[in-house]
Amino acid sequence: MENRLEKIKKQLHSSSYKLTPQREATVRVLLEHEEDHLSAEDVYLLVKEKAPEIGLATVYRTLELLTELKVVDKINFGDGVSRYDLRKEGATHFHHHLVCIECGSVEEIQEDLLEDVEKIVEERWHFIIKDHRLTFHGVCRNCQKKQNKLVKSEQSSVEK
Amino acid sequence: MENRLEKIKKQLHSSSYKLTPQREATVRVLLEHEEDHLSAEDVYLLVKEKAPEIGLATVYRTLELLTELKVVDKINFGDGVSRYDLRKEGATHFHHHLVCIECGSVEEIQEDLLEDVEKIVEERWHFIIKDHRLTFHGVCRNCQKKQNKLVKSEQSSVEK
DNA sequence: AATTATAATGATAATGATTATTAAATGATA
DNA sequence: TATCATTTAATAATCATTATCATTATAATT
Repeated sequence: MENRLEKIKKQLHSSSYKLTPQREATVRVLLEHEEDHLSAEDVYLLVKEKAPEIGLATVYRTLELLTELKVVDKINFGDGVSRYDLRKEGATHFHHHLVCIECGSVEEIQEDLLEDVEKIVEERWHFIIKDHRLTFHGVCRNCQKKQNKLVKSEQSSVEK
Repeated sequence: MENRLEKIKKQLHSSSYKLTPQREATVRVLLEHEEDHLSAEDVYLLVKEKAPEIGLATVYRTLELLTELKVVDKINFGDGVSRYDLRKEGATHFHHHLVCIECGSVEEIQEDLLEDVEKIVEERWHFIIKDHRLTFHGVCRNCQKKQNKLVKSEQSSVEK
């Protein structure tokens, strides 16, 4: 944790930015919520718990800065808010997402899975890939279970 | 063209919606700009050329309706606007995009390419995939050429 | 054809996320 | 310490999108 913070600090310095207290607080929140997909507002509220004096605009600026430095990735699931995800250590590529259309939950896939596809795209479309975004929309495991139960109870009520 | 309009009309009817003149004008614009990735505003301006009385809200409503019916796909390239793409005839899946980080151009990939990946995801993550979004960010063919030229001219100016 | 119910529209206000502005605070540097 | 650049907080401004609501078009029914 501290380790990763240090690395981010160095990244900032190497682009002549400082790790101010506000920026540090923001990064800490991101580190503590790696699995979540926080919006700027979410981050703001969480940072405020520890550093109540911080302003919303600062959070936006910090997230923008971190995006620029590729410390975080900015994603959009189509719900009108941008969300910010820390890049995993050493990850060269953005991870993928499974968004459930029933309950809205978001799961992450760290595996690349796209190596072959990217090779094809680069060759056939003569496009040099620097990054990608892959999101699957569908039904998560939990909601599948729920639906099964529902179907069964409907059947039994028809049987009456 | 008329053919596809007819099909869309039927799709609307089968969900008990009508193809009003405003909706028809909007669909026509989408059909005439299949390769582009129009924002709601873009569509609005283009529709206005033919049907000047149309309101912006109607365009938004129509695009929302068409999205619901899966006639169009709503996409977001992270520039703060939603864009709307007609689904190709018979396409069950959304097509992919190549977004150039230099010039902003957007190219389309109609091929699926994800069959294998989806199989893996469904099996390993127990997730039922209904749709996906795949965007590659990188450098398009044109911009690669430009960069090559730039590098060469820089070399020659160094040589002086 | 007239009447009523419903759906759709246009104009515009409201909302909500994000960005810009500006004055004050901080920090580094000479 | 004085000076200069960077960063910040507060808040105003912007911009895309959605909600509201009065009006109009369409369809169904008499």
